[in-house]
Amino acid sequence: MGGAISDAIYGALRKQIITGELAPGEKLRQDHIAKSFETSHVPVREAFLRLEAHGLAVSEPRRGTRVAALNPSETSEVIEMRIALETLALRHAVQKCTLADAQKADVARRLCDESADMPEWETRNRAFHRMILAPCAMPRLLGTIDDLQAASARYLFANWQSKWTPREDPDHAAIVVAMKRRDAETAVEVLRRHIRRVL
Amino acid sequence: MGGAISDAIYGALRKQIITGELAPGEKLRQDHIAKSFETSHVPVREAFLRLEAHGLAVSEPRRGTRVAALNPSETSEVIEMRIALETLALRHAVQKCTLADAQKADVARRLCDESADMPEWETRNRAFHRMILAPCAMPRLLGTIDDLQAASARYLFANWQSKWTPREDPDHAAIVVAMKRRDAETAVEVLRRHIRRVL
DNA sequence: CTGACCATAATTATCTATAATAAGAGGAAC
DNA sequence: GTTCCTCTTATTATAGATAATTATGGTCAG
Repeated sequence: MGGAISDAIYGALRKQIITGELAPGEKLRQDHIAKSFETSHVPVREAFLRLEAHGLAVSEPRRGTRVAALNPSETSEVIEMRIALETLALRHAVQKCTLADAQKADVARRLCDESADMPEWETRNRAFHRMILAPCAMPRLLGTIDDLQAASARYLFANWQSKWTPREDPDHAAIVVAMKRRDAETAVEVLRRHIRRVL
Repeated sequence: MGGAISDAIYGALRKQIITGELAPGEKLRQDHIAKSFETSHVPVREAFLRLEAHGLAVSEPRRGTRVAALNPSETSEVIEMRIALETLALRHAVQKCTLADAQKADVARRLCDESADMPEWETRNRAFHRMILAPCAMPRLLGTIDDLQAASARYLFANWQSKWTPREDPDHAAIVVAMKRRDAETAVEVLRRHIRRVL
C-alpha cells in the first residue's frame, strides 16, 4: 500500500527507532513529524501503523503512538523466536543453496567483518544473516525473521554500541563453510549458539 | 492506533477473508468498502494496512490492495512456521502452567469437540490452541502464532469445509493430559503431529 | 476534593491531484 | 474488407492535503 511519502517516513522512523535515536517509550506525535517531513498527518499515520505492525511501536486508541519498549523479557522472547525460525530457514536454505548463493554469503561475511563502526556493522550483519537464509525462498518466514532481527538490532544499539570493536566473526565463517559443504546440522548448531551469544 | 471504525472494518474484513467470503486475489476497493460501512476512505486504508501487516492482504502502490493469495507453497511455509513456534510456546507453557490453566484448556477442548458446524469448530479450535499456549506469557510469540493460525484457517475453509464432520479430537485430549502431567516432550510431539495432520 | 472548562492531539470527513486502466478511434498490414 | 495493433482520451481509484470533529488530560474555580 503505502505511497512514496508514507514509505519514506516509515523507513526514516524505523531507522531512528533501531538506532535508538528515538528512545523506547518516546511519544510519536503525528503533527510534529508531519511538519518535519513537510507533509500532512495522513501518511504519518500510515507509517505509524506499519511501525506498530512490525513491532517497533505501540499505540493506544486516542492516546497516540509511542516507540515500543525494550524490556528484558521481550529480549529473550525475540532470541528464542529467532533461534526457532532462523534454524528452520537455514535448514531449508542449506538444502537449496547453490554455489553462487554460498559465494554471495561469503562476500557479505567479509563485508561485515570489515565494518568500521557499529552502525555499519549492524547493517552488514543483518545483510549477512539475510543472505544465508534467503535461499530457503520462504517469503513469509523471511519477513518474520526480518522483524525479529530489527528488534535484536535495537537491543544491540542500546547495550553494546559503546563497547563495539571491529573484529572478524568466526561463527559467520563457520556457517559459510558448512553451507558450502551442505552440512545443515553443523550450520544450524553454529547459528543457534551464535544467536544466543550475540545478544 | 486504529480507532473504533477502523477496528470494526478490520475485524469484518479479516473474518470475511478467513472464511473465504472474500476470495484470494479479490480486489479490495477502498471507496466501495467505505460506502458499505458509511464512512470515509481513511479508516478503510488503515484497515487495509493492518490486513497487509497480518498477511491477509497484499498491495502494490497506486494499484490497490487485494486479498492475499493462497498457494500451496505458502501453505507448507505456514505449517513449518507453526510447528517451530507453537512447539516453542508449548514447551514454555507446560513449564509455567498451573492446574487452573490446564483445566481451562480442557474446557476449551470439550467446547471444540462439541462444535456443530465448521465455522463454529474453526473458532473454537483456534481458541483451544490459543489456550494451551497462553501460559507461556510471551506476547510477541503468541501474536505471530495468531497470524499463522489465521492463515491456516483460510486453508481449512478453502479445502475442508465441505468434508467437515463433527468428531472428538484425540490429539487435543492427549495434549491436555500431557499438560496436566507437565510432560512437555509428549505434549510437543503430539502437537507437532497434530499440526501436520490437520492441514 | 470535585466538577466544569480549556487546550492539545487523535480521528474522521471532505476535497483535490495524480496515476492507472479501460475503451474507442484511427491506421496499417494481411 | 477485415482484423489487429497503437495511440489517445475518458473514467475510475488511490494518495495526499486541508478542514472539522471528538476525545482526553490538565487546570482552575467553587
